[in-house]
Amino acid sequence: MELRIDGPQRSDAQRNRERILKVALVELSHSADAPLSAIAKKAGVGQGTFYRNFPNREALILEVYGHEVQQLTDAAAELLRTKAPDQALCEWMDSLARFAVAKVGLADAMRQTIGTSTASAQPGYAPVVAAIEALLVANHEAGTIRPDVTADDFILAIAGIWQIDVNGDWQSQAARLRDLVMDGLRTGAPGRD
Amino acid sequence: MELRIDGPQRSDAQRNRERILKVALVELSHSADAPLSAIAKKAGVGQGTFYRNFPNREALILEVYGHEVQQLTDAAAELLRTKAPDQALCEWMDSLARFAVAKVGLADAMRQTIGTSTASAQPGYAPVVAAIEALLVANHEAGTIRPDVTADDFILAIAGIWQIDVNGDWQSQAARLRDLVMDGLRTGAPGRD
DNA sequence: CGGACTAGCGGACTACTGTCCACTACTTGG
DNA sequence: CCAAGTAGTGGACAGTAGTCCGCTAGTCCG
Repeated sequence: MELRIDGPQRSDAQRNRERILKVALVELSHSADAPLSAIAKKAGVGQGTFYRNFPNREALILEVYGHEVQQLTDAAAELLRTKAPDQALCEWMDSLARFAVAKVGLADAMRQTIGTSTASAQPGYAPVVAAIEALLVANHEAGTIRPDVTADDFILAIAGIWQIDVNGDWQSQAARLRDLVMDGLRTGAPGRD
Repeated sequence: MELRIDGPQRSDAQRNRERILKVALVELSHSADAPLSAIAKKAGVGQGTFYRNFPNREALILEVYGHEVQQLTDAAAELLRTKAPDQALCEWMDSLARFAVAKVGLADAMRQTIGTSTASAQPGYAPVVAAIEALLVANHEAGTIRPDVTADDFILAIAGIWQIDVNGDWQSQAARLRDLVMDGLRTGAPGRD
């Protein structure tokens, strides 16, 4: 039986899903690589129920951090309202880096997610892409970055963010990556002609 | 018992290691996610022996492709001899992209390896870092790229290479990433003053 | 209310990774 | 050549991801 895509769920199913998410947040905060089976057990559901809701660890993590992701995408909109487009893009990359470092286990999930053709299918990932696209469009209109950059290009260019080690001076590493990418993006921008 | 680091191995140990590598090459070519236990079995060694030689899948893959990695690092030296430094760097990134796409499973291994603090400890990875450093040094001397870029920065900047999907038009994706990174690297180069 | 329909459940099961340790057999000194 | 010591073996074992399917119990229609 397939999970219903969006139609009304049975009441118990809805409860189960939420219970899993609640338990997962606690368990994953406690230890990023908590066994999924343990989460299922603590949530009081069987393996089958668990995996029908979250086909793999990445899917779970993306949903668990869904709220924080929301804040991140909101931040993009806010930055666009209050700052120059290129400044907004630059600062958003900083937020993203902080996010990547702060949410233990999320970076691994992102590494898995990016580049798979099913990436955009991941709920919780699509909003991020949308935020990136908004940032890029604003910059294109302002002529602050090269015209041919797509969201995919950008995601690939900042893939390194998900590789940064929390130990070590991640701040400067992230800043250097950000500067490099920004300079690359700015090269060939029509606004500079 | 620890595996001897470099001293003379017992003759049978040497044979085992080579047999594993030979079998692994065949099996991994056949299917990139062949079970390690199956490789051990086909090589006629126990799990213990297998894992003492290759602590995890990534280590095995890195060694299996060791020969090809050698060619890649050789190519860097050759390019440096025959081309302008920035041209060499650019073309080497192309080689790297082709490499990433061609060797199924290698990209996954690299994603795992990069960013771990033990990265340079991986035999078979260190030569790549050395090659990158050589390319960067040549460019620094020629003043063709910004002076502050380290090998780590570069590796982070091209992390996207290991995310590129073999399906889809990886060629143009790689080219766009390469151009973006190259432009980023060139920005602020002293030679441009 | 009650029965039929089926979405959804849950846990047994398979497959794989990686660890551990009692044993085997290569080596070396006498 | 033999014996002692130990490098190295190998497979049993433990733990986890993910699948499968018979059963349970919400839901809905009469």
